Amino acid sequence: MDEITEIYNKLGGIISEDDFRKRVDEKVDQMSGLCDMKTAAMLVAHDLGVTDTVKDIIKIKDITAEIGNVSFVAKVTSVLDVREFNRNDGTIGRVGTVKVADETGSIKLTLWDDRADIITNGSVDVGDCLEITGYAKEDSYSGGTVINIGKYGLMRETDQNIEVRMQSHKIADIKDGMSDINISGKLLDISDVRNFQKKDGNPGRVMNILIGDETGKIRVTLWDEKVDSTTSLNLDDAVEIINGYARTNNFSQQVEVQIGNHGVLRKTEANVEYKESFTPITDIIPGESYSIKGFVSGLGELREFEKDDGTSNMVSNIYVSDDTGRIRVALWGDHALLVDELDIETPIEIIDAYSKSGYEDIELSAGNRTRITIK
DNA sequence: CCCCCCCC
Repeated sequence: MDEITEIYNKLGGIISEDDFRKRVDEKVDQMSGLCDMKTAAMLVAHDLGVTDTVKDIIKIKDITAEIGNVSFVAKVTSVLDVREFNRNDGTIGRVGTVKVADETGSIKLTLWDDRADIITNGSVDVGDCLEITGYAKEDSYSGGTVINIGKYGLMRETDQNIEVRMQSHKIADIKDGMSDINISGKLLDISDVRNFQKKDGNPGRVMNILIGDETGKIRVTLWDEKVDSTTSLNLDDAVEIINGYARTNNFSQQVEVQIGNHGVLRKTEANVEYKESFTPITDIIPGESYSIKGFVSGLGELREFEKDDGTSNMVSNIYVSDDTGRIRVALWGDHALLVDELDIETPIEIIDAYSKSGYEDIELSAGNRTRITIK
């Protein structure tokens, strides 16, 4: 049985095979020979509303630049922005990139001109499963294979769910500049939402979460509507991040994961381990973030003061001791009120406090990123 | 693209 009959057989007899073959020939003509019979047959099947002819036609790992026209089914793993460029003939071209994957691997799709509209109008999203027909060619940039989706390409949503083998990262391996970051971790902290004005004058929203896995913890920044994905989450939930990107924070010089337009944060069933690691007090040096575990060994007064910007704030000082030493801890903002609940000898854990050379000696600052638990 | 780590 030839390939065309094979595709015809999937149509369930909605038209005759002769009619089908006639339409296939027409399709080849329409495309001025830009697609072969098999691709034309699949396109005709698509036109007839039968979309599963492309199922299993090829797996991503088998796609090479020599193959030319390909049809396959894959899941969107990342959506990158659209760029404009000037063609030699003076017209403006557009090019967008979408990454997709199946259970065998992942590949980049290059969408040309009108085909890039699905990116700009937001109709393609991470997690969408698509039937894709395009033209495989060598990616001159990376040396890998890329699928060009031009005038005759197809990208159609399908109900099939594709299992994807996605690369998952460990927190300790996240480096500045990385993209397509997927991590699972435990939700350790959730900040307030901050409103701000963007450079273009529009209002923006931003917030942070902290997640940890068995290799470490990392601050995550959520932008604009991604802020809303935290509303259904609770501390200690196992969460996953899909398609984040990493940037060094100018202030802290720490690498953070950003979740922008095309990133996802959601609950996961994955098993995640996180264990806080505590530093012996004697090992603390200035300029780092630390967690300590010990007991209260001194209590100061609660004070209110006015900051340089005129707003008022509270601070109290306590001392914490462990087997190795004793340190002063300044409790800022709401943490300051804790001083009234504490007694000498109260067991205490202070997570993520910042060390600096203080008034007397090295001290810790417990600010809005610090968590304090009393046993 | 945002915000921090401020007191005596």
